[in-house]
Amino acid sequence: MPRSGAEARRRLQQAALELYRERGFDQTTTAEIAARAGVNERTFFRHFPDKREVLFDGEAELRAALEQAVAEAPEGLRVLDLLLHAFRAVRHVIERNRPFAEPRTRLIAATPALRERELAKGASITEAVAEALRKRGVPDRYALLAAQTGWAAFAQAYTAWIADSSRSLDEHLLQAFADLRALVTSATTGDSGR
Amino acid sequence: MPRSGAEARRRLQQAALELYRERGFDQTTTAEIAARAGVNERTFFRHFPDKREVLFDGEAELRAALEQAVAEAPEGLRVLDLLLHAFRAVRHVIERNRPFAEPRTRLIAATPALRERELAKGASITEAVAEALRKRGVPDRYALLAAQTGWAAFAQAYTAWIADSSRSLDEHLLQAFADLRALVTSATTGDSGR
DNA sequence: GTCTATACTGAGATAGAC
DNA sequence: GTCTATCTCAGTATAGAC
Repeated sequence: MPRSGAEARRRLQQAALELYRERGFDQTTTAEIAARAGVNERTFFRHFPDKREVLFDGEAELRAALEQAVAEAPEGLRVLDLLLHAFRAVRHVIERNRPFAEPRTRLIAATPALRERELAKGASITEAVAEALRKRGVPDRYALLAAQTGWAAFAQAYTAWIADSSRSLDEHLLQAFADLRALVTSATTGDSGR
Repeated sequence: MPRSGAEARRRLQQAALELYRERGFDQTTTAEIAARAGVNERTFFRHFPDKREVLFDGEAELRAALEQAVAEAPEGLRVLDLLLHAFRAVRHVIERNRPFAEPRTRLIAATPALRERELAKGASITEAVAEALRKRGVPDRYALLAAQTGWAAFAQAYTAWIADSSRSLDEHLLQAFADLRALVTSATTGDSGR
């Protein structure tokens, strides 16, 4: 059994996802996860601060990629176009683990404790994006609002992509940001959409 | 000792807010809260499912008020104007407990576990608002996006109101929704805002 | 790697409101 | 008497301290 650390970490994530799906998050103990991964229970908490965090490993990478993408986006764009550009630039970070994404997403949606953690991760990324916007000269008052609005559009695109993989994440992103613009500028109550 | 239930509940909330502020959320035990409220520890868990929930009692009321306000808003408005109308209609529900709001907000902002719960409450309200919009004929694709965008504007107004009570919540709402519109339609990178 | 505090659960007993 | 709020007792699992 390799002691490499990274290996154990991956096995813990795999075991946790399996067990949470098999018997539910609440009905799974950290001891069971550790046992299936072939490590001591204490090792679980050395790798992950709590039972939820084991499912949210990619967050730091996505946040860093987004911060960079915002910093490097072309000048002169409207703020939301800049954000669309940034999300498109990092789409490969998300597309990479599509096979994991679907079962994970369904599990999170069905488990309030995990949904809370997911929202916290989204808020954390959103704040980082807002800060990156400020560094580009976007006024304080707009920065957080823009980041949250853009994140909502991204979340819509992501959900649509999980449900319909016949179109690419990129296409779903373009659609969601177009929806957002239509929403603010023209959609009136009772419109049936396009 | 009154057996009324509602009395004990209020004392538990009061005691919890005090203790969380005095020594921090993590450093406060449910036994201490119960002791200060003059009830058994088990009674705490009868009123509140967990240690966080004791600070989020008003959520159901706000959600119900918003659902009704969305349902009763005038026809023919653009979706975001309808939401602005709805938020303005329920502002008294929020303004009512201003004295509580400030210390509570600071505590939540400083406590990750409470921040997570607050985000979950926001998501829950947002989904209810989205459903109310669908019932008014707003297309599925717009409903959740609109609700989330509107909620972000509301959150911005709320934060501004807590920080600057010299202007009313209503004024802050008008400002935040105006910012939102400016953001989508015109603000470009490097703009210094108005 | 061991030990411990405490958040939370469940079942059953008690006490007050009606 | 019923009904419901509360209390007592006995546990388990997470997470943190050492």
